[in-house]
Amino acid sequence: MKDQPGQTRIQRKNRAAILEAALNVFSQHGFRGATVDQIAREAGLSKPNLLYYFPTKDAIHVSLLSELMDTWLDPLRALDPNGDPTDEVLAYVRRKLELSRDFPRESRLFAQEIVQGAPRIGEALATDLKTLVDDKAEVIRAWSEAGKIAPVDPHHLIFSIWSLTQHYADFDVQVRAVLGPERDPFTEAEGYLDGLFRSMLAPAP
Amino acid sequence: MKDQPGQTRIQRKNRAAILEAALNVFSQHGFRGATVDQIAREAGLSKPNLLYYFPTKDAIHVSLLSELMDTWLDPLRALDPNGDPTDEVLAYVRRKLELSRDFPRESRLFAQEIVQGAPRIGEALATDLKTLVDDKAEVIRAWSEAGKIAPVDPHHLIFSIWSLTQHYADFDVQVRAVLGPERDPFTEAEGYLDGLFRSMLAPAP
DNA sequence: TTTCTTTTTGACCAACCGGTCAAACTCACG
DNA sequence: CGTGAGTTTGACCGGTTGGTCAAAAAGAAA
Repeated sequence: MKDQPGQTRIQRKNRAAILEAALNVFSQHGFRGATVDQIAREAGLSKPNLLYYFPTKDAIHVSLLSELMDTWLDPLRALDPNGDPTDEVLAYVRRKLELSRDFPRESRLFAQEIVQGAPRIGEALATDLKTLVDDKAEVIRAWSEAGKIAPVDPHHLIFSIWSLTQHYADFDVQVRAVLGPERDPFTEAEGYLDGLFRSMLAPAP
Repeated sequence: MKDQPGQTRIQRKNRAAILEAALNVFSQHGFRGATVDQIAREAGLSKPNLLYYFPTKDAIHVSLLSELMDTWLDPLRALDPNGDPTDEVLAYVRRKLELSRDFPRESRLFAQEIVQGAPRIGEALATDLKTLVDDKAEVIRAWSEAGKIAPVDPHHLIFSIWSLTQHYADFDVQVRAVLGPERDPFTEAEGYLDGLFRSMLAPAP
């Protein structure tokens, strides 16, 4: 009954606890701002015990980021070239907004890495990410060309989807401070973003 | 010929050099990630010499942030209730994008502070910022009501302007990695964002 | 139980950090 | 020039940090 080869029950449990704790601390204080001791305490372990599972603080961070990259791009991968153009884009926006709502710590972790110049995942941006985006941009370009959606730059369209959805996770404090305690940012954002992209993508009559 | 009272020529020069260096380091590594030594070296001073001008590392950071807040909100303050609605909003977008292009370090400094929960300027968000935004949101709401622009939530409209323009500064590495070295993000963004907001704000016929 | 492996920990270390301080140096100005 | 205020620095300090290590404790298998 060994799920992962070479992984004991205790190893699985502790590794998961460490990554969960590290996500909390890293996303709130950044890499340098986080201390191994803090992560260990939050994971219910002693510092040397944590270093038994991950060789360095860096290794934890890299492990989090690489695991994150995949799930973060899943919604874009799901964009179906054979679906209805407007529906596909709007569904992508919705899925991306849900990701921001349900995984804000992951979003902030990613944001901090990029803002600081992507020192740890810069390579993946110019290869894996660019490949995927170029691929989907071509799909969108074809939709534009066929008159199914308004003519827009596909790359900037994707940027604007990232920007608008992640904003509600990354700048959560600011958004809530401005809206006040009575309003729910994510619920409102869903309707607003739907309207925004719908009007921009509406093909010329 | 004393510009600032109680400030010698050397004081002015060194204070400016320190703030300039601190902006570089803080925006790239965050508060905790920056070291006083690093800022001092980049400013061409020794560490104790730097501490002669600013009592603590924290004081430098606060000085930067408070100076930034003002200039950062100037474009929104300039939104004229008596101007043409569409022109005013589009001009705001353009000014905000220029700010991102010309002061990307400032944008990233601000972004890091917010992402980390705004521990140093959180108070100002719920007071000064909210007041200004609520004020301008009311102007926009009136424009919508009068049928001069399409009906949109004014607060989220402002959020989307912040989000879309700052994205090109804060996520510069990612944007350039995806677009490739031949394309210029900011030039393209100007046209794209103009089209985006124009189509969203176009009043129903 | 015994034996072997996996897990946990207290003590420790070298490097680094923000900040202090007294002494030395530099500069403007009479 | 002299003199006093403004400026710079090397040496230093207490606390923190990422990481090591040997040895103890806990599990697993027989």
